[in-house]
Amino acid sequence: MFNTVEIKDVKNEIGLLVKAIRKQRGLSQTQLAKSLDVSRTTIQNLELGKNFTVDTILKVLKEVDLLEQLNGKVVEAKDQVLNAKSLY
Amino acid sequence: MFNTVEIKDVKNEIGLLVKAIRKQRGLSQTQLAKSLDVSRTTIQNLELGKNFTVDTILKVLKEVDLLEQLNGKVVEAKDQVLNAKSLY
DNA sequence: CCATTATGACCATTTTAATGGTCAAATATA
DNA sequence: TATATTTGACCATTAAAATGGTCATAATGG
Repeated sequence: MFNTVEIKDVKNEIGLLVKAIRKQRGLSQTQLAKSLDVSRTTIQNLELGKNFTVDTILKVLKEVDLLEQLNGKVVEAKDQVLNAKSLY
Repeated sequence: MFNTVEIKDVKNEIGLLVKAIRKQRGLSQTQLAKSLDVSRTTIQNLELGKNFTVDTILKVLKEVDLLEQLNGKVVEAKDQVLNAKSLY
């Protein structure tokens, strides 16, 4: 009934997203890892849904020009919370 | 000219967002940490823009019922990439 | 104002992500 | 098909995140 998304699921989806982006750009894990200055193991674990640091995913997003967009979403969400407070 | 957002900046904004959400809910760092089963130091570092793991931020998002929403965005982005590929 | 609570800043220790390497299987390519 | 490349799965080591604690200062409430 309830579609309960678990943390594990989200990590898996993030991994699939990164893999899709990488494939779209015709890069191997090794090539992506090199351009991000991380090890291939780090990319591999990220893509396979293991735990990883925010630095790693943000490096990926910066590489594919999605960092500004994410930042915008975060700031937007933050402002929404701060504005909601002032309504009471 | 170019508003170059750096990784450090995004981590800072994520920290401010978490802090804003926590304040909105009237929780102390200690209370939030306890309900997420992490240490206060972890929450503190997250809010202050240090590096942290995806597990930590996802725990926060799950706690405030934003996990499904994020998952939707990720899946959406992934599908967009996968669909774009088939257009060529 | 005083007392209480919350937070930032450390620190030592433990846990775990990141690294760099190998290897076998899968996949792409010639 | 044979060959080269890629990827998943390990593993030992290193780097760093998480933990649990203290302390001083800031913020909050009575």
